[in-house]
Amino acid sequence: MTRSNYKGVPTAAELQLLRILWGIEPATVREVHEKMNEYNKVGYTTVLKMLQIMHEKGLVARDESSRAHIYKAIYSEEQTQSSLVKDMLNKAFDGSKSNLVMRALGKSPSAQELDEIRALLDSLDKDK
Amino acid sequence: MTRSNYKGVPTAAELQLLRILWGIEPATVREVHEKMNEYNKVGYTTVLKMLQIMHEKGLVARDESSRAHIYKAIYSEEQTQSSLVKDMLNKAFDGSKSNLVMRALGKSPSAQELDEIRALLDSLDKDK
DNA sequence: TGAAATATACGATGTGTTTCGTATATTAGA
DNA sequence: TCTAATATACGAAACACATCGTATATTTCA
Repeated sequence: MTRSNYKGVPTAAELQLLRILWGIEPATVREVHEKMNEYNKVGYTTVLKMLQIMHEKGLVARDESSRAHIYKAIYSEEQTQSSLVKDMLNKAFDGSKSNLVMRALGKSPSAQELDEIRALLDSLDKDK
Repeated sequence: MTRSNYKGVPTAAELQLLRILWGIEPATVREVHEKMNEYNKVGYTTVLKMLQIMHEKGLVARDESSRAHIYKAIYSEEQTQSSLVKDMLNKAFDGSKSNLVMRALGKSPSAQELDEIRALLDSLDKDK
């Protein structure tokens, strides 16, 4: 199977690996696998295979110059989060950002959360 | 296959059907299929099968008292959106709502979006 | 009343995801 | 040096998702 023209957002398992990678990259399969097993027991070759597929999909870069290949994410956590949100916005919110924010906050957001978001809105205003 | 202990969020195709259902429910397979084909050409039995599976999963209710079964969503659009957001919050944002809001707004939200969200924050304050 | 229309049930296929075992190559150390 | 450790590659299994064809039952109406 070729995956050179893959588009789309990372799957759940891929995202779990990416989050580990963002924390420790650049990293070998061994390092990712060790970190992975702190949260989720899974075999070494599973992590290897996933990273290989993610490489085929263009989700991670691979340095093959030493025997143990060294991986890093191609897209930052921020970029990936943006892609995921945009995808959800289209699929479930008809593109309405304020509706998404409403669902994210729910019925009883904490005062801290409200403060953080107000600060965010203010900083966006200042940009103009 | 039984799906009585299914948990989790609807898939992309399921969500598309749910969005149609929320608009016209209660509805027969025929009605859902017709609406579906305004957006996405897909066979009648595909829609039927999907609704059957969604019924097994507990995503839709089915009235079988007439020959043409009548379907409606079990969870409202609001409830489903909340589930989806919570799922994404856990999988990609470490639970941080303000980070999610930040990614949703992106670099250049419109003035209208900002206004809507400010109004939302104000209304949440008033509840206290 | 019998053929056409319309309904559900069921099985099957193609694809993608997630998992791992085995084969094989390379490196390191006793 | 030669065995143990460690690496990647590859294939395949188990599963879920998405799609549809065919079988069969029921209803409608000319």
